[in-house]
Amino acid sequence: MTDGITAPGPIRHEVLAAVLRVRQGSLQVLLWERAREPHAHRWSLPGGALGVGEGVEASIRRQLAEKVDLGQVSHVEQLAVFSAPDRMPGDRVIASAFLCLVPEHLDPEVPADTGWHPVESPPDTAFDHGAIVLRARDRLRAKLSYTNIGFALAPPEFTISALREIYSGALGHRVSATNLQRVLSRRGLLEPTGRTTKPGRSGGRPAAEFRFAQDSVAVTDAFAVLRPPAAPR
Amino acid sequence: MTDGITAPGPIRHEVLAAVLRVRQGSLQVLLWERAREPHAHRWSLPGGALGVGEGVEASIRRQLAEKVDLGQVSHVEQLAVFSAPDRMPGDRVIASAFLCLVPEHLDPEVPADTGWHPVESPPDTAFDHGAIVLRARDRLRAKLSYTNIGFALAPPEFTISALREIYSGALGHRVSATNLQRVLSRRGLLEPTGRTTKPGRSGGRPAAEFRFAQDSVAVTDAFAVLRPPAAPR
DNA sequence: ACAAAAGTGTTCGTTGTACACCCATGC
DNA sequence: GCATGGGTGTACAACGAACACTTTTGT
Repeated sequence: MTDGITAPGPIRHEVLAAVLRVRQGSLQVLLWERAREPHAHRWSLPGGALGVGEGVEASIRRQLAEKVDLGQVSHVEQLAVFSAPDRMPGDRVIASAFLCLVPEHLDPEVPADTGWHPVESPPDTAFDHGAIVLRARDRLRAKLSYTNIGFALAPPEFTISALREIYSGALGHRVSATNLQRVLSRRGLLEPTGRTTKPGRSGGRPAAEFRFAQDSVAVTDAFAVLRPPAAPR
Repeated sequence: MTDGITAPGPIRHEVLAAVLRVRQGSLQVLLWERAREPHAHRWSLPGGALGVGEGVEASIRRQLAEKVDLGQVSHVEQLAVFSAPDRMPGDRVIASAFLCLVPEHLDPEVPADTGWHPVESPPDTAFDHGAIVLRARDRLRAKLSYTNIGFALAPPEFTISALREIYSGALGHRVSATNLQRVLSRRGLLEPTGRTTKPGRSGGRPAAEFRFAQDSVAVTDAFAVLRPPAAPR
């Protein structure tokens, strides 16, 4: 059982991040072009080997800090372990994959060989990284619906139509500003800053500015069904 | 093997399973009493070292088959990676944790030093295994609400009140048979077998028998909110 | 006849969507 | 004034919870 753990071969452990952001209404992922074999010139996720005294989340945060300023990553969460024996040629490598988010207003410096690519039509990906990106995308989409995770994609302050653009890009379909407003307000996720933004040259009513009430992820709509019976009163 | 203090060797990888079932309306987890140090006499999750040519899911299935007949495990899913450097004394060990379910009608043979314990009041647990059990419990509870995962806890055929007992035990609160029926039927998860069960000695109307329409896990209630706009017709 | 258990019908509140309408600004 | 974009009000349908009521059995 847990006694007698032996690792007969050199199993290595790496951490990988699917770093997502929304720009111009489209969901993008940060990819890095491999220079060397295997899979040279294919695009892969940022990450690397796990350090000895390091937990997986600390490791991915550290490794991202070497490319993206850590403060610019607004959310980090475990996605899954990818462990197929043949997922990489050569040595056995197990990957802990993460979903990371960058807010829309930030533009972290990234090395020359890395760039942002649309999640819906990514370039040739290395190893199983394409599957990881899809998992990240699906996880984000699901969580937009029942958590406040939108805060991690949005700038600190925003108008509803700017937020609509972000949600729309992340979800991959049109979102109504009216209903987005209502849903998020009803759940108490939004609070007005009190200020408004000036309309553009084409006129229009000035838009009210909002911010997210909380800046850490929380489940806002647990148990749609089969919830505990109401307390008698 | 070398369970004592050793020089910082290679990072090892283990797989652990929180195997859950419902019995007599209470959610139970399979735990094993450690014979040796560290954490002797504390209770730990079944699992063990990852084999060389083995993916993590294959590994946990194999290791469970050594204790529980594999056919009796009705569902296996990844929970998370536990990787805190000090999660176990001695060597560095990273754990991939799984949620596994056993249906109510099966009673797999387990070794003498393992047993089923109530999730709500578990005995002293070893290492971080207590936290893993809680994660498993929460994941199960959440998924009961938006997937058909109940099939993995229920026998192949059942009455609504038997199913109510199972859901109630797993969720930890009273569930109304009326509404459970309605919710699961509306989603198309239940189909009648056509047969009924005889009432007990105290009388009562015979209960109709049902089965789950699908025996693999599927999301049945995706996107409570922010769903794509209705297709025009 | 009565109790017990199962199942159905109905009401209610809440939620989310759709859509019409009003508001504030630039030109 | 009028176009434009922002915001609110309202109608509607779907869903789930609660509960009353009916159905079918055993004693």
